[in-house]
Amino acid sequence: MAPSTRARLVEAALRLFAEKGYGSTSVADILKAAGVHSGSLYHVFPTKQALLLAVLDEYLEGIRSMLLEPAWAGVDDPVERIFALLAIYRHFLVETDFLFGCPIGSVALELHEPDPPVREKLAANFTAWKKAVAACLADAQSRLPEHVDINRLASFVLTTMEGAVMQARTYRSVEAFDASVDSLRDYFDLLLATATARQAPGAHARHPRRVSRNARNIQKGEPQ
Amino acid sequence: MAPSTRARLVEAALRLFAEKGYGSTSVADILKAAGVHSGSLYHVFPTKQALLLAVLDEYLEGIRSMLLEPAWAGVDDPVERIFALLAIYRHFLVETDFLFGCPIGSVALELHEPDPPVREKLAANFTAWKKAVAACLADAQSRLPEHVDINRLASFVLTTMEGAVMQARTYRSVEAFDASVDSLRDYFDLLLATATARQAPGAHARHPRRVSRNARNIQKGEPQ
DNA sequence: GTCTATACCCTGATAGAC
DNA sequence: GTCTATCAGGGTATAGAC
Repeated sequence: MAPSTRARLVEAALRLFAEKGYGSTSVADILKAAGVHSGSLYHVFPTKQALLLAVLDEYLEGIRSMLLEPAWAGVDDPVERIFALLAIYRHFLVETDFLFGCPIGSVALELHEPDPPVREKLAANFTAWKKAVAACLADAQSRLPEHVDINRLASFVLTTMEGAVMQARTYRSVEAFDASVDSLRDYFDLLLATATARQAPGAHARHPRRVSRNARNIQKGEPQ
Repeated sequence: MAPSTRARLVEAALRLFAEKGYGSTSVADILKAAGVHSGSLYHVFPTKQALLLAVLDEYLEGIRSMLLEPAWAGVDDPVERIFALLAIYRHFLVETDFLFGCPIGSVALELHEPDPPVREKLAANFTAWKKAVAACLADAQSRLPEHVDINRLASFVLTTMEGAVMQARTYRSVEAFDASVDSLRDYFDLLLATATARQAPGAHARHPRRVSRNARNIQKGEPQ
């Protein structure tokens, strides 16, 4: 079955908004990419912003099938799943020569008026992302120190991803991205070691030589 | 001496770009805010982008006097200086009802074409910011574990700031900002404790109950 | 160097035939 | 539902008198 006009528009807009941002993408760009004419677009969506809202819904709906499942294929350890998720963004950046980062983040920083409907959908996307990370942390809770607040840490993981993507795009280089993710990994190593020390109080919690560098390896493979 | 036309334009553009972003600020907006007429602007700057470049130079030039010195007034400890710097951004966000975040970051995510001159100046601003943080880390080096890479960690601090600002602006709330900065603080606490454990190998490196919550307090005060 | 007036283009959005 | 043609408005940038 051929995709509907609406589906073609959302798909094209999704790609263009991610690549060029919302403001820098003109309706004409979308029409051309979707092979649709102006009248048809405005038959389906009353305004350009309504199309953005549909795109943000599409992102939210596809977070599992388009993002999490590809990232987590073959990765079972919950902590490694977090770094596999970050590795997907690295893959996107490298693959697109730093054109494509996080579409939600790009649009988020374009918002300058309150603009409640758009902001709410952006927030919903961030929240769903963090919830997925928080679920991983919950799975690993027994290996983490008691004081760790899972939601707070999930926020920090999202912060790391968005900040790392921003630097990668600005420098057109993965160096700062890797530096950030490596630092987050170091933090996780310390947390895991701290919890181990607590469980086995006889052992000193020296800084562990980390062994799991697989976030770096995963990104070489295709995200399906 | 009255400010020159050029200075008034740069000042107005600096504020407007920070508040509304580059693309969403029209030349007409700048002219009105600066009390300058079109002909005068284009007598000084050939294009709007040239004005942006001047604004980015102004930021880079003012990083010490406008950002670091206010943030660090009365703060001598190098680690606390890092958190005082983050607290300034929190202050900006709260003070402007989440309108104003990091002007460099906002413009950075607006870039979608390679656009080398702008990108280079954004990168220079990021690099200068990280260099200031790295200098703090160098001052604290004796208290940090040997394995810590100062530049990598400085990148991570910038990542944390930018990601935290993005979330704060999206949610229009400091909650996720605070969660990220608190997590970074936790990481620093662990690093400092790890280094202490190394220096005094008899002591267990338990997770320390952190005492320094002053990043939260500093932001209440005026940044001068 | 500063002003007014305006050129020229691209934007989002619409009208109305088919 | 889809097409062509087009509108009204705001965008950057310019021309040219003073």
